[in-house]
Amino acid sequence: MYERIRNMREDKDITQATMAAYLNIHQTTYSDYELGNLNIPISVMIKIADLFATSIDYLVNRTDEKRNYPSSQK
Amino acid sequence: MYERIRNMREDKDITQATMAAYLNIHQTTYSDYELGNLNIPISVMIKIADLFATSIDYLVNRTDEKRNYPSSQK
DNA sequence: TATGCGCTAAGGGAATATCCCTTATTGACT
DNA sequence: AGTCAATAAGGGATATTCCCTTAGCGCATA
Repeated sequence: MYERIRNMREDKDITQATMAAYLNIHQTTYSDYELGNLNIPISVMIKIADLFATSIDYLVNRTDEKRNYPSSQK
Repeated sequence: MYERIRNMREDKDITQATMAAYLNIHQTTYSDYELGNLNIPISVMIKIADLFATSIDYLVNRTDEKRNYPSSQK
């Protein structure tokens, strides 16, 4: 389901367990996120986008542009 | 909480009830979304971003760039 | 001032989804 | 065959969601 998240994670050789630790959740929960079994909360999407330095829009296939937007000022 | 969604909605003179109808949810649910009482699911974020022709990243304050990304090819 | 109308928010509860725990499964390496 | 690492499935207590009803508020117009 979330192919792009999975691909970017694997490209960086990060395991689901490591991702889960970074997100403060269980590995199985993270697995369910990638598989699309559970909705990914916005707060988690933001952390994932930050980690991979890309946009949420890219992660959810709204754009094919991989680069991040300029980050907001605040 | 979701100031930008609220502002863009009001700028276009759209009521919460109209938004809710567009999203196939109840007005009170939509209100809770704007207020931050409920997590906005990704599927809803996508529809809102589509409607306002902006990015999810802008809606969640990850960027100040209001313009949308080029839409994906699929 | 009171009555009505349009819009948004609060309270409450049944239904649903979430998150974690434990356990499978799969693949690779010795 | 056995072990280890990584990911996925099953199941269940708990937390969240979503809607319904209703309240509040501002602004008309009588």
